[in-house]
Amino acid sequence: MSDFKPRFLKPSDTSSFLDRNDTTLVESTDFIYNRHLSQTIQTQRQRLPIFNNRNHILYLLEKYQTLVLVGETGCGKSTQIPQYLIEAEWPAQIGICEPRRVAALSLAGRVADETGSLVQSETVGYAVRFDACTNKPKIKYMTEGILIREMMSDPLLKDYSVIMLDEVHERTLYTDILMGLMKKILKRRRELRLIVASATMDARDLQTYFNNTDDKMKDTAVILSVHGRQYPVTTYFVKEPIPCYVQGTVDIVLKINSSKQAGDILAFLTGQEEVDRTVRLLREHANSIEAAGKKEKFMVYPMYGSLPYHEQMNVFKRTPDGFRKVIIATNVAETSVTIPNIVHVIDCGFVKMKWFNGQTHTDSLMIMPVSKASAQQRAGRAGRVKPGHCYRLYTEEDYLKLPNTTPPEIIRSNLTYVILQLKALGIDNVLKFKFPNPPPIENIKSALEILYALDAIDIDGELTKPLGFNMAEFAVDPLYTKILLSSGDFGCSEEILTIISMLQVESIYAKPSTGNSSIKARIQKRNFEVAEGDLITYLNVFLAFAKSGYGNDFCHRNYVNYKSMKRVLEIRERLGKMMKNYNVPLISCEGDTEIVSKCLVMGLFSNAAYLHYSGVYKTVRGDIELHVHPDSVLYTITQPQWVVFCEVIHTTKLYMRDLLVIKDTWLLELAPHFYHKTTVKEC
DNA sequence: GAGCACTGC
Repeated sequence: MSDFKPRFLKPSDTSSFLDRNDTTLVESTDFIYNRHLSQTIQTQRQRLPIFNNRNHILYLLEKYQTLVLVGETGCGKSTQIPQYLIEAEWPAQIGICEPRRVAALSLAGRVADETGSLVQSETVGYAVRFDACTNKPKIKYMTEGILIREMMSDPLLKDYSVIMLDEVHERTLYTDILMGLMKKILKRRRELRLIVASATMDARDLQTYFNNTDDKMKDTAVILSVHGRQYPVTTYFVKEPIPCYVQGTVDIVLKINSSKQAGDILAFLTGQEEVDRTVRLLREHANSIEAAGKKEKFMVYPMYGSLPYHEQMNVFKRTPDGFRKVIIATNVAETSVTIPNIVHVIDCGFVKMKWFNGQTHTDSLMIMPVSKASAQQRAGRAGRVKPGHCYRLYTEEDYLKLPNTTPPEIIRSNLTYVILQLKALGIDNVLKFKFPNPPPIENIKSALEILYALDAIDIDGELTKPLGFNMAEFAVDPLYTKILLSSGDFGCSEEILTIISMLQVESIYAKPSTGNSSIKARIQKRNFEVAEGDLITYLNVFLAFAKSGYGNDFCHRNYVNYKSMKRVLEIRERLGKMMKNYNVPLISCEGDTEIVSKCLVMGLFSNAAYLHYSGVYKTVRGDIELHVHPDSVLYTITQPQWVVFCEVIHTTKLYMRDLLVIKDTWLLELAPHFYHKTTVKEC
């Protein structure tokens, strides 16, 4: 196997890899080595590829309402266009929406440098969750959710003259919602301008989508392409499909390593288990190469989201002289983390994706083929420092069959929170909302049912006052908001605040990947476990953390993730303030776990399961077979008769996560309406 | 016995 037929990309694809890269500037989350620090900032700005298009962009924005900008990584679109607009004296604010916090922060920092101003000044600022600018900067970088929030108080975005949606090709949940909302706003505010920045080939679709059909005389949307700065990347495909991409990755790494080609290697796989397995296999080879005293030595590092922080940092460290670096990563390395000095990329051609199923109300993690856009993005990771190579573990024929773009998140997501927010923005009939890609009707129906059961909407689908409106304003899942807003009446709001905050953060427990300490970690975790289940266990962990004085040493001793706990504190304080705003008294029930559990059922009642005599759990609605997730404290102890859960994830089986032990009588006592309710009229 | 990646005043 691993018989590669080298070939260049087709002309239509090569554009992204053409130009020489001699200045590396911040573009989105990508970092940053500036070889031309000695040059003036103005000279540096003028070297960017987008500079040649400066006047054309300004002209197009005079003439058209929507500019679809196809700009490849490194062209400077996210930092330069806002500055061009300010220089051309466009009035009011320029708002730029980014899918990730780090992108908003680093872009604001870069533009502050370039304009010789401070971040959070009158010129440049940013707004992300828990960290907003108070003034109104001329150029404002923000995360997507922030702009949606702002629409709630300012539906026509009157503070802005231009909105730029960045990284649209990623098609995040909020990108799609913002596109739908912007389409509406553009019709009502003809002087407003929208820039839709995408790295890929969906430009035509975007143009068609934003063209205002009321305006039959002329187009209101226009496309402009700007080339990026990348070294050429030579792409190779396998001649025949390969049976196993883990083995395939190992083989290619060894083959590159034994060839004369220098440079670090980055391989994309779909999940932690695959990454760990590949790392193990490759380390065996690396050890035997070293033991044999051969020259081609290399070091292998894993990279994935749930890896402890100090282990993640390994991928940025220099390897000792004479060692090549090999990084085996999940999709984190595609957009969120940029690993420097990569020359060879290996792409398995697959990605793990979450899909929500509205009929069963469950999420599934599925391994799917990547899109062409993704494959291109992965390949581009090889061309940042010098000409690179991308080895695709699939045939060219299969590549051509891939979809152009990743299936938008909105068609595969739980829509409860989205619909709540749309309704708060005055979109009464969600079915008529012009999504760029409409989500499946079952998912909308399922969301409306849950919202109705939670009392957030009435039988006509209207938001209830005040509960529904309050729920739309809280930045947590509606199920949890319901619990938070009920907790005052139950007299346990302090405890609930803690539990909900703990649920906002992944990986409370540190999970070392090495054998010895991973066993210790598991033993330590037992200390906090209680028979009432995971949610009360989280409460225990937090209380112990608080008692220790919120210290790092406590976390270290108990294998609790300190960074996560600090985030919990941050979120807890924020949510606490919001509770006060809604006049929910902050009181403690002083250890009465039954009160806390009952309050949790106020939101989780629809996620109830009972232990079937066959020994597995079944959902109360629908009798779907469920299992306790191995991470749950209930996995190792006698399984209780009745539970509610926060989440179901379908991997090898349907697993319930974050469980709470309940009594069946509570369901009828606390949610009598739910198990015999009718469906909402809108469906 | 199992854990794609983001995000929200």
